[in-house]
Amino acid sequence: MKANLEDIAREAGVSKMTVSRVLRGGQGFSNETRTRVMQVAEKLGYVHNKLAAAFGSDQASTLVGMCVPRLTSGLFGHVLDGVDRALGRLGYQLMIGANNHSPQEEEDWVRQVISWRPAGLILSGRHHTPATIDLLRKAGSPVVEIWDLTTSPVDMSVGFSHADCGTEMGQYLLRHGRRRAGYVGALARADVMGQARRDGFEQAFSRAGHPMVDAEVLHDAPGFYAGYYGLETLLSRCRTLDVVYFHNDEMAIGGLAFCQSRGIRVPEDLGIAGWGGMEAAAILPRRLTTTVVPTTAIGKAAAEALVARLKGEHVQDVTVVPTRLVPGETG
Amino acid sequence: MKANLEDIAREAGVSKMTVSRVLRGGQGFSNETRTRVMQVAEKLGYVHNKLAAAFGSDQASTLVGMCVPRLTSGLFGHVLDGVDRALGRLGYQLMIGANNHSPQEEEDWVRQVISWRPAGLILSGRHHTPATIDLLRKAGSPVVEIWDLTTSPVDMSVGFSHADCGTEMGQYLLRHGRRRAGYVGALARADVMGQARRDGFEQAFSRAGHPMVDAEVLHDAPGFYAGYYGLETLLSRCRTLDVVYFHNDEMAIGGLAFCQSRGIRVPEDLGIAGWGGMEAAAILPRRLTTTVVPTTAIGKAAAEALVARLKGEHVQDVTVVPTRLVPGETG
DNA sequence: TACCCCAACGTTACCGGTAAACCTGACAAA
DNA sequence: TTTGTCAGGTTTACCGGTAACGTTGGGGTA
Repeated sequence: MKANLEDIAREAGVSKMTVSRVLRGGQGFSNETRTRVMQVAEKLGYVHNKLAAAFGSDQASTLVGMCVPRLTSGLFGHVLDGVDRALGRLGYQLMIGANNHSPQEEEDWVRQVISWRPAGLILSGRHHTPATIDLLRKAGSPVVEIWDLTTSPVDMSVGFSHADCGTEMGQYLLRHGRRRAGYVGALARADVMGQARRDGFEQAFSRAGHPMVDAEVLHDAPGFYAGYYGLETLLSRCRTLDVVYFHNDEMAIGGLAFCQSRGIRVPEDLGIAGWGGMEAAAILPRRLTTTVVPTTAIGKAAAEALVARLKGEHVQDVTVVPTRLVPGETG
Repeated sequence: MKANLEDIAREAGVSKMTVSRVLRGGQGFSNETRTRVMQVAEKLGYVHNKLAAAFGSDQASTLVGMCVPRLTSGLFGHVLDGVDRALGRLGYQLMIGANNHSPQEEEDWVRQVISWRPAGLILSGRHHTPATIDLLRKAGSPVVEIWDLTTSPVDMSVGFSHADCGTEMGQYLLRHGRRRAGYVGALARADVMGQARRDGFEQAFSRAGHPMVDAEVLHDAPGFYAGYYGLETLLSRCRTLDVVYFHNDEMAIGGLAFCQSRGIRVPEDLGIAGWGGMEAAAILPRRLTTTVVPTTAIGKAAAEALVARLKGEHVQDVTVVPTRLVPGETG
């Protein structure tokens, strides 16, 4: 049914090896031979078998594994897109997985993916189980950790510092006269990166002599609803806040919606700040004060670092992709 | 460096085949042998080689390919999530790609993925190039077409009818007194499914004797900005519309934002209807009238259909996953 | 006692590519 | 004429699993 190199070789009157060389665009055959082989391959509907190729020689795998925290995250959709575009152009295939912010699930995923002997791996975050790190080192293939920058990566790292995002936003809001800050987040234990932003934010206020007043962290997906009800809860406990920092833009927009429904004026009565740079945040009633993350650029940079390493080029271990605080009309 | 079955076999004093059987949890060995083999495997840090396994026997591949229109789409993020959860639990790996609404790009992707001899494929939409269909048939592996229902699938189909979505929304708006309808879309040529919704919508109004007045289709990503400016353009051409149907919720929210900025009252002056069921749409200032698509359920159903087929169970060719028109406060 | 059967293994062939080494004839230079 | 070189091939071995089948020894049964 399915043709293989040998079928083509027989039909074209050459050896298997010659067919292999022709189809991979190598050298060592005449033009005449090439056209004949190509025609036969076309005629028989030959489809290259990467399984056999990758298995037979350990150089040829074009598989790249990538693990993100959640596939439903709008931000990671863009990162995936950046990676896919950069890799796809070069003939690599992307194998994906989600770890739901759990290092243990990440380890399970890595174990699965390693068994396909991928050319490289892209992981999100810098917290991995010891077993994961052991697997990665033994596998020997290049690894890029993205999103959360680390100065001592397993191999390579592309991203930014979440703590700095929080600090920068805290300092910005302090400069604009905010003194009584609150925080609304979600998935406290799970999302270490959101926690890092919160820590950076708190630190900025503490150092300025205005420690953060209160925080509300829901055990829920960090979406619009969580932002809406999180702010409701927070304000019911503490009416004197003058600014609230949200885990991300979706939640901040939920918070904005809550303010609107209760007649709380933004930014006069309450400042609102998000994080992430959702497209929606830029056009909604009031432009949201937030930190824009260059998601696609991170994906692209990660893919390019991986490919460069695969080609044996020198790659710097740590690539910083800067975020940008965008002052809006809400804080 | 890396241990293989033979290394384990030597160390444990058994044959390669026995090790293989033990590690796959089969039969034909004593308990004593099993513990010994397991210990040695653990000690040597053995990692199963799926490449070799899938290559050696054509039964064993646990690779599933999935192609979506755009990785940045919020809706498809949820579909991916549904697929990944259902497949991951069963030990399958997901290989993804994006076709940017282009059958040609889809064909290129299928060609790449087929060369990995995947256990199955999940494609989005029902429009494929003849070469794609040919490849799929030759490959012989199960194929699920999702999102856009077809009555004559290549193999299996899971989804709903986009035309019906449009028709249903048209009829709903007609029942609520709307007579002069407009449409704002994006990526006209590329997105055949959006076009189907528009066609269904137009037909509903035509049949009722109130043909659609005007439409604006931007050659841009179907996001907030496109909705905002698309509505601006449409209304500048035609001030007497009493309802506008948008390509999707993101665009509808952009349209809402435009109305708010110009003091156009919704729904009194103008009705707004979207499609898709973004979480944001449900909580924003006014709850958006839209069609909610059960994204995760579609992903789950597709994965389950695929797995059932792989297990040789009988699977119905076409699975309808119903959408739900949600009346909001905007139309 | 002879025979069969079965658990618990071992042997062999094979999947479809690729790397590496080898071959061959034509032509040029010594 | 001999030798070297090179284009244009061919041959062989091998990757690491798995399927299919062969083997062996001990116990039950006729």
